Amino acid sequence: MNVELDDLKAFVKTAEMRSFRAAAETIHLSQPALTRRIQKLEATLGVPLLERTTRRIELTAVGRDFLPRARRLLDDLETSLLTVQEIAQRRSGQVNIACIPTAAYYFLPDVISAFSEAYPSIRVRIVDAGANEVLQGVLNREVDFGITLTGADDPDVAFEPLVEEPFMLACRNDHPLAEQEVVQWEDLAEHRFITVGRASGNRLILDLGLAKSGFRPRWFYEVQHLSTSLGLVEAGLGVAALPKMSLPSGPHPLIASRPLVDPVVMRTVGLVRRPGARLSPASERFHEMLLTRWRTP
Amino acid sequence: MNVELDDLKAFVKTAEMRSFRAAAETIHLSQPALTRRIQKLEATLGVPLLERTTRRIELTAVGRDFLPRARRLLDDLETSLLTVQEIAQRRSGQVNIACIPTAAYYFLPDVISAFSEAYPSIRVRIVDAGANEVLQGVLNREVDFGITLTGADDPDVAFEPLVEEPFMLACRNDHPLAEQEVVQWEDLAEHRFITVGRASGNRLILDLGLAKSGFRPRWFYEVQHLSTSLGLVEAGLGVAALPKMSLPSGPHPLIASRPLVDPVVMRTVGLVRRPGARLSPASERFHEMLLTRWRTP
DNA sequence: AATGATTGATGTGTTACTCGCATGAATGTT
DNA sequence: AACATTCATGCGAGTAACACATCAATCATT
Repeated sequence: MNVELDDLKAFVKTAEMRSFRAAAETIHLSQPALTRRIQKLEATLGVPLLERTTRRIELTAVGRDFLPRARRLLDDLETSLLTVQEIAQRRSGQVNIACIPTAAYYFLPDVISAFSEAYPSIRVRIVDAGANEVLQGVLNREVDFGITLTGADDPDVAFEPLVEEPFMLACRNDHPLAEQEVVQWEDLAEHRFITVGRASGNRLILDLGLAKSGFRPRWFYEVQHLSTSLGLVEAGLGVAALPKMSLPSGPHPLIASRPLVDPVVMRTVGLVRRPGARLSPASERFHEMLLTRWRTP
Repeated sequence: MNVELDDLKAFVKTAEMRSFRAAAETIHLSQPALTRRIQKLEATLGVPLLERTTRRIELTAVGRDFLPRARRLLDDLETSLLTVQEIAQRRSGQVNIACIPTAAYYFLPDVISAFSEAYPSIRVRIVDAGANEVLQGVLNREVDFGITLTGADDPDVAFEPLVEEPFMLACRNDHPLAEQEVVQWEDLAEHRFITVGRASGNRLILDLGLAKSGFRPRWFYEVQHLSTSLGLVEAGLGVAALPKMSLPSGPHPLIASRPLVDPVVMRTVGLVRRPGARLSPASERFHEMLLTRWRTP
């Protein structure tokens, strides 16, 4: 049934204006072209919709039935198209990313500053989540891309490394281990160790890294987030192994950082996105800026 | 916004089948032609709807939003087109006319018989109504055309006369007036006269016809329909002036008919239709058959 | 890792369709 | 009867949509 939207528009406008000539003018068509459109619609339907002479136009019974339906169809289409374009525009005016907390404050501030300076009207929405949640968010297209750990990846996403860093010891300045320049993992055996839960990507990496050495630290405290670990260390409740980027970078009144060796456990943080994902230009640009600023050479 | 229905169909089918090639085959298009349609839709909306590689097709976020809307639009259009065609087909399979009662049984039986023999599947629907209702029915397109009186016409309808006939006296066989071969209107003055209401077309014609003679019958009974008049005459309650076609055509055990003169009041019954009205072929044919069978030479 | 089958995208030429212009016939109005 | 205006038709021009040929990309298989 080869009906076209322009046919419906011609019919609706003609029925409303009661004039082929006037309707044609309104929709920027010549009168013969409009007449042909109406004739084509009537031929396709197999029934006249309008009764007309050179001086008078009226709807047929079928035309009267069809007119509100045609109007509704055209209205619904216009609404749909406008809605879709609004969604698209809203999406293209916003960057959505998911990020593990330890990386958010390390990677993003500089790049966000530069990005917002270049694109003042583009908003950046950061979903702060664990490594697995970041991955799910990307897979489910809830966000454009993510910043997460190597271990938490998936065959259906592409990983682009940004930074590789070691886990280090975090303890209070007045802790006995703070007197050593370098701490070995086995040195921790005699101290209360604060760890993160099994669901954490960091925990997975640590477990895998330590498996080779035969040493298994005895966890005394288990928390959900690394940032809570740091809080407990500061409170003097124990020591923790934390990624370097989550530690204070300079001298700290309470917290000391020491290299953890034998083994040195490394983690890689990078960008994950779905291959072939068509990001908005803004998201593509932000993604590029992150790579440019942070990519490991 | 130059979106076309074929664009929507291409998009919906491709999203459902997850294959350009397969979708193209289904809607009888080549794969490049379908690809171009999808590209045109995406260009018009200014946003991609599908992410695709040569081996994998998925909806974008905007595409996922748009797909149910596009489906609904196409479904609504198809429903509308089928409904319109069904109405048109039903109308073209049926003749609808309105007819004053006195004429229905006089004009229609023969023509209906001939018509139904020629067109066995076409149904004929007769709306039995007063002269004014017949006219309204035609003007409001509730019926295709009507059979009514001259007096009940309108500048917007065309009248084609079928039969011109006189009003005659109807009385019981044993009534004194039955003894006269011809009755004059003034003879009715001494007898109870049964008339029809002022809303009746017949009443209007009678009033106008008698106005010239100066004689005004004194109504003793007033009824709504002529057929009721005949019933009261038969019951011996009085006499009535009725159109010839509504009287028994041969000898009747109870009812006598006599010419009414001085004046002779005539009425014309004919077809009314809207000029330029596009009737279905069946209605046109029936209309023609009525004219052929009954038209006054 | 190499190879092959398959698919979406692009270039190109052809065809069909839509358009505007010119004009005719019909229709109300004066 | 004459005139102005409108809908319908004939016709030529231009454009859009199509299929075909082909390329590049992508997975699956070996």
